[in-house]
Amino acid sequence: MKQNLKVIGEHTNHIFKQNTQITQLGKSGQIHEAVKLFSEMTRKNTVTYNSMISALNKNGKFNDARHLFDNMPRRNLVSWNTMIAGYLHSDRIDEAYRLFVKMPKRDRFSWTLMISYFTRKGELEKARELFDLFPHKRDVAFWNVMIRGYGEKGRIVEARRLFDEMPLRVVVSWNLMLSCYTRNGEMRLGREFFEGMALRDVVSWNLMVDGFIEVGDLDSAWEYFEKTPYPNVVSWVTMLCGLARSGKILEARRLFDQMQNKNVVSWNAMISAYVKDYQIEEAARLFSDMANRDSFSWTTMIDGYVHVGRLDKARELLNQMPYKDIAAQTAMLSGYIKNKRMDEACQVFNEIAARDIVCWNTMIVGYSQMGRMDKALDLFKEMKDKDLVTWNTMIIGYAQIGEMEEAVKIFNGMKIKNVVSWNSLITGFLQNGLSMDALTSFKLMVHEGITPDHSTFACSLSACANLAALQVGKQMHNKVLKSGHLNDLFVGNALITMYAKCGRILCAQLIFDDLDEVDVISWNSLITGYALNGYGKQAVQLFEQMVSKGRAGMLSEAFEVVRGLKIRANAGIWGALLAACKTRGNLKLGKIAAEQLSEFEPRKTSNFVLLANMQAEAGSWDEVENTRLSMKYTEAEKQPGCSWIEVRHQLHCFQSNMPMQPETAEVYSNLKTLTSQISNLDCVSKSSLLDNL
DNA sequence: TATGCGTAGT
Repeated sequence: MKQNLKVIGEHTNHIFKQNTQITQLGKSGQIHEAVKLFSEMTRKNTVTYNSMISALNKNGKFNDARHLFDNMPRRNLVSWNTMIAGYLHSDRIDEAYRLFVKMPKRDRFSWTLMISYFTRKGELEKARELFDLFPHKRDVAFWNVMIRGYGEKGRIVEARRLFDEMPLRVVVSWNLMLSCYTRNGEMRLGREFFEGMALRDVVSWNLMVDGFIEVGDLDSAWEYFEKTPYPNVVSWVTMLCGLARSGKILEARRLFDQMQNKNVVSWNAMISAYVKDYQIEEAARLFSDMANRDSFSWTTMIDGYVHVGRLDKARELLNQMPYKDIAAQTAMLSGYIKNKRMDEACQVFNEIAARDIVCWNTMIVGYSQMGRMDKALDLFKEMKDKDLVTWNTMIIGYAQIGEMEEAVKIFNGMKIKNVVSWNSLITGFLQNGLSMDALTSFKLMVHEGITPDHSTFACSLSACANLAALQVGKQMHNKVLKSGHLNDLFVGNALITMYAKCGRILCAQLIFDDLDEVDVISWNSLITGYALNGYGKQAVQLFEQMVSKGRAGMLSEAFEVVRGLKIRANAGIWGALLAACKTRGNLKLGKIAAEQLSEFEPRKTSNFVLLANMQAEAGSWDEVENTRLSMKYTEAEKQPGCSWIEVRHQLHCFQSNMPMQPETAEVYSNLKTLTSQISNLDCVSKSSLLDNL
């Protein structure tokens, strides 16, 4: 009898050990080893099955997990919960919920699992529904999970309402409420709440420090950090990261050196600070000094090498990494893809045991951005669980290589579409010169009840511009006004272009004037608009206005405008640029402007003088000499302004200070009449425009 | 409460 008990005890002990091993193997991504062990086990208990299900779930093998779940001899509560967790992890909410409903008994864990899943996904209404349905007394964890959910969605008011309703609050509840404020940049309210907190611990202080860092108020962060009664390692790391993020890497290092109890995270944070500052050698030094590295340390270094373009070094590290986790592998993968080294990317991709959906998508995006839709399609077909990103990427990929039929096929194959799917289709039509189809899609989209976003409007307005479809464009403008996207730069710029291309340059000007901020594209659109509508003079004036604005860097942006200008830049534009370069002392751009200008006005002395002066101010005396020489060489001299016109096959030349000719008086008189007519026209269209708005 | 990676549309 004793002997038998001993044997049973040993068996139990053995099974227990093997079960634990399965769990461990599953966690470290060694799923094949786990399966092997499982199939070799002669005695299994319910925990064995549960461990195996969990291991399969953790490695993305949800169907195998379900199969095992359906065929296991006896299921307990943990089996159900494990399977539900797997479904939730793979976003199969419906199946998870079906199991949740079907399970014979639910414990607190099952409920919290479902509720916290919904709060994490930001689907708070569903979470709230379950929360309200919970049949027993809700413990404090339920409330906390809801508050966290509201906080993460920025719904502070609802979080606060729930917080105020709570029958019992522990310090975690107080901190969660505080984090709603600090995580959403509401530091004024946060501070107020913090002052009134009934329960406070070091976490509360850390949250305040982190919150201030997040809004860029480093002084207040430092103040709270110094005031923290018993700072822990998190306090130090938070402050260290704050300093690093504001580029104060020396101060961060000083803090790091002062730390008494450094842990892995402190080291990782410091390494990450160096990596973000492109100081890869210093990061490597710290990395090699570390006693205990974790997967964060490895990933940070691998990513660091990727970002300085040393892919081979990154790969070397990945090979050395003891337990490769998905983050490190993904860093390597995206490094290869960004450098278009697809063969090596493929290799890494194949090495990843627990490939998640993003890994697949990353590969597909890589191929599609290279125009390799054949390869993208292979992966797309191979993929079991596709999400919206997968489908949308395929649409975009086909559109970019001009295969709109394929793009439409993919689009039509989608069961669920979101606004990005529609935008991708509309953009595709637009890019392939099918503006009419773009507008039709817009109508369909609205008809199907999808709310257009700023991107939809920007694209569809471009389509209107291409078609010079003023009426549709106006209707869309109206929709933009109602949608609240008017102040979006992309939409604003598209509106400017639309009105300009439809010949309503004054409307374009009004849109431009109303924008809160403008960028190069806005200027470009407006200037091009004036030029297209025959207002050359205004275009040049506007351009001068643009280069004379205060902002540093505007000068190079102005050059970008000229380069991107749909019309060929003329002497006026280059002259304005040259003058602006002189004012700002930008010799480099000045030379380019002068060079261009010499093509239009090879003999205009003032251009040469301006350039020579700039060179002199910069102390480049050799260049001054060269400019003077080339001025002589081209015999630059003051040339009178001159203009030609062809009338009935005869060329007429007008020159300023030209002696009176018989027609001259008549010409001037006609010109005066025309000018006044044009300015009257301007007034008319402006006032009728105002009436319309 | 702190550290690492990655996917779609202008």
